[in-house]
Amino acid sequence: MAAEGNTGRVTRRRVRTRANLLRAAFSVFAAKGFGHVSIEEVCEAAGYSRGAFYSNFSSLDELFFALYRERADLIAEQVSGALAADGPGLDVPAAVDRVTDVLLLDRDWLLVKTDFLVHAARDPEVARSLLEHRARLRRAIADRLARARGHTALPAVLGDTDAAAHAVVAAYDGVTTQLLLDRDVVGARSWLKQLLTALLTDGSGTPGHSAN
Amino acid sequence: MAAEGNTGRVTRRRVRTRANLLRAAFSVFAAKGFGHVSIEEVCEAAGYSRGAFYSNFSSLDELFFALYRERADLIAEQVSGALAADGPGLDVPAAVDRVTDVLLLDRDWLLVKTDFLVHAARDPEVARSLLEHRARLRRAIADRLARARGHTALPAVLGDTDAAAHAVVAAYDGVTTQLLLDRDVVGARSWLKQLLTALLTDGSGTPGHSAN
DNA sequence: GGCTTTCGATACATGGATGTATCGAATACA
DNA sequence: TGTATTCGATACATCCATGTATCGAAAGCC
Repeated sequence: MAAEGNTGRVTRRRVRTRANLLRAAFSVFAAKGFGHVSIEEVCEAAGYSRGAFYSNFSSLDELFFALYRERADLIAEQVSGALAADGPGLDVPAAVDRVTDVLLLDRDWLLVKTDFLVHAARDPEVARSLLEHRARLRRAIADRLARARGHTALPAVLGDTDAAAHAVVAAYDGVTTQLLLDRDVVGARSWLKQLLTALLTDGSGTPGHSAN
Repeated sequence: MAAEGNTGRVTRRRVRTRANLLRAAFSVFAAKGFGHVSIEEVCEAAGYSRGAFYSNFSSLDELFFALYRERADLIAEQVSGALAADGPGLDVPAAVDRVTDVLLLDRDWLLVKTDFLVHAARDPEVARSLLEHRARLRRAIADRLARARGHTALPAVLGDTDAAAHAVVAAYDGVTTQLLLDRDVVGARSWLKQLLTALLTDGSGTPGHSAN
């Protein structure tokens, strides 16, 4: 039998192999895409045999889910950190800078994340879980924006802070899509900054952007 | 041998089967996702044997690409139509309405499109082709916006019309992502309209949006 | 350090998908 | 309508991935 249920002894070795499998799987998934990856490939990349895999997971799906969850939580923490970095009065442009840097850091993560999206889009159960995750993120953003309202000139051509948070996420997703294709990280960063600034302040965004 | 090369007789039957295969493949891909689909599944769905497949395509990838191209071109036409619908003076909100309706019409298409994105993200060749397609779309939008500038109050907290077109696409991509998860088409439509309006006019967007 | 439990490697059985080669039937062209 | 050609169905060989069952070795516990 494979995953969770068991309360018996938890070996040190076990957690190491599990971590190794997850790490290796991340690379393989990023490179070839979930759905084009066999269990054996993951095992080979991690330096284990299939026995190790089946001892830790019961299917590729399960591993994929665990993998996503782990990394997503990690990113979420970083974003929260970036949002909380300055005092109660939010400096919008600065926060935008910090968050943007975190979010577009790792192309491999974007690939895996998108794979997961595609997966979730076809499985309501998974979709539900992903939606909750996104909702939590949006709430964090909305809270931050709400606390800043009045302090900074928050204009919002949009309605409330909730809608603004929604817009932030949409902008992020949109920029991600483009970045996946053109691989221009610095372009994507500046472009996302510009977009967010345009959405979250009324006045003047930074000027240029060209290219692809 | 399979695809293109040949200049000999082009049978009527051939184009029919090819079309049938493509149509069936679309459903199967939408339902299970490229990468979780076997050639045989496609054939079965279309009511052909594998012989027919190999006579028309040389690989699943090739079929997938053909499929995407066909549908994407079709959508592009519709969008162009929606953009061109009123006279030289562009009525932004009306155009936004029409385009929005076209773009978020078919969930299956969004699924396949996203699959293709994920595929392109890992294959520079395919990415190139997709980028060109997107660039053409953006150009069409930018042109339309440019012709309207001055006519309507086009504000653009963003820079030029190019940047605005970029923003439109990003908004579309972002909303698509959310729609894939929550399956709320009417919500997505109104939300996209609101976003685009916010981006393309300075003043007042429509109010509400809540939910997930 | 002995003893027990857990982990992971090896071997096996099986199913499914791929690609090719062959052949009959449908279709174009005269 | 007859004939040459193309199309697509069938059959075959092969490969690869999966999942399970078994067993030796590495931890944990005393």
